[in-house]
Amino acid sequence: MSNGAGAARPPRKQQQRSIVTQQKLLDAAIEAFSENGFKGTSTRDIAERAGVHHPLITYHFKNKDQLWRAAADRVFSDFSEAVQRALRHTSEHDAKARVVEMIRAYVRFAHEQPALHKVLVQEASYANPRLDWLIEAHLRPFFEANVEHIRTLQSNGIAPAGDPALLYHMIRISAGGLLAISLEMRGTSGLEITSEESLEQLSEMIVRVFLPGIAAQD
Amino acid sequence: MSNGAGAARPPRKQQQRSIVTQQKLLDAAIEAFSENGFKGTSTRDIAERAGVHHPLITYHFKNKDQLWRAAADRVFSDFSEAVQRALRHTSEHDAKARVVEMIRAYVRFAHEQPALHKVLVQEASYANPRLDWLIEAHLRPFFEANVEHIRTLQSNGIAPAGDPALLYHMIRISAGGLLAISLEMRGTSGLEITSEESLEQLSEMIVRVFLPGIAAQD
DNA sequence: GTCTATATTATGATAGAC
DNA sequence: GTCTATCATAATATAGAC
Repeated sequence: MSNGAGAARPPRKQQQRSIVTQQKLLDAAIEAFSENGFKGTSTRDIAERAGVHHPLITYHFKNKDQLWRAAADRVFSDFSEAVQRALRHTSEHDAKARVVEMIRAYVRFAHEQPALHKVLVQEASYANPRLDWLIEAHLRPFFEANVEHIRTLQSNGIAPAGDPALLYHMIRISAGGLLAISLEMRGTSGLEITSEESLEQLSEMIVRVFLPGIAAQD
Repeated sequence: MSNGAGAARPPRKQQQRSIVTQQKLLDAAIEAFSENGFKGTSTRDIAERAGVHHPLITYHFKNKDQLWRAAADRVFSDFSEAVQRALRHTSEHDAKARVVEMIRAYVRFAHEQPALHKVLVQEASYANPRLDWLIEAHLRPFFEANVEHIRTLQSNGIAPAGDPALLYHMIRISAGGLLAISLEMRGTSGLEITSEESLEQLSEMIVRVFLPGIAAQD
């Protein structure tokens, strides 16, 4: 409205720096929490990884718990974005294409951001409020958006029979869970899943194993 | 040799109590480490769960690290025993029966002792000496004892083609990894894997998916 | 074999100067 | 928005009485 002459020059520099600090803290938090879990991570460790002084965590995120939630939110929103990008060119009703693209996107993202599954698995080890929050805010919505497609593939004979929820979790853990323990996998068997080819190989193996009827049609 | 009359009566009572204390500490350690990982677990927490005074941990296990190794050893030796019991009646060269029984034993054990996979997944989140030790002491030997059977099943057309190591890890994580996140699975999808039937259903699903050629022969 | 007491360091969070 | 200084608590580990 009656907003004087020119413009109210905001303290842009400082706002900018604040955002940068928050991003650095979030990146560091994702890394630290995914390695050592909520209880095993100290806010000092996070601050050191981010290269900022630790009282800044309180300033920007109030406390450790809020920082954890903000970190989880960022991982899941990045994931959600990656999935939407991958599904952009598939039809809403083409269950086959959607599930295949979903698997490829999941494998790719699990490689780029293994924190997604590491954090999940750390918090799922015992009942706690963070797990409840993860389920409500991110995991259940994602499950409900996808289980119907699996059900469709089962009735088409593309996916094997059985509880669709079980199949969903098996697919998910074969993709994300595997890449979350890639260090163990490499040490135990020498298997390395890092190159484009090996990621594609994993996606193909998952499709071949969990959607055996896919080659038969179309 | 010249060992006086009768027998040297040992202080049996105290030795016995020592063993009980160690067992209580090991049980508590397995539970705590599987929930919160190595860094996230305090020795005080373990002592409280065991109902003993915390300096006893130093007395019996020297330090937190040795206690962790002792706890991991116990979980893996229990597992090894369960597997041997399950394979007792299968022939050394019957790869099909061995892999099927192995899957069923793995699923059953992962339900009874989810710490096996929880501990693994907690330590595999980043490179650390405990992970190296786990791989050398338990994971690689187990892998090498089993991958050959998978290779055999692949050449028989029972298991799908592809890197046998990849198949091994996929099977293992579909069994153990799934039960390690059973809380998340239940919250997300309502799927409950606790009854005998549901465990058997999971085993069957794994066999059906990863060994599709099993129904064709024999 | 078990206990109390304690040394030392790390942690989450805050107060207040700049 | 950032820093130093600090508080209260919890951690690993040990010393030494019983």
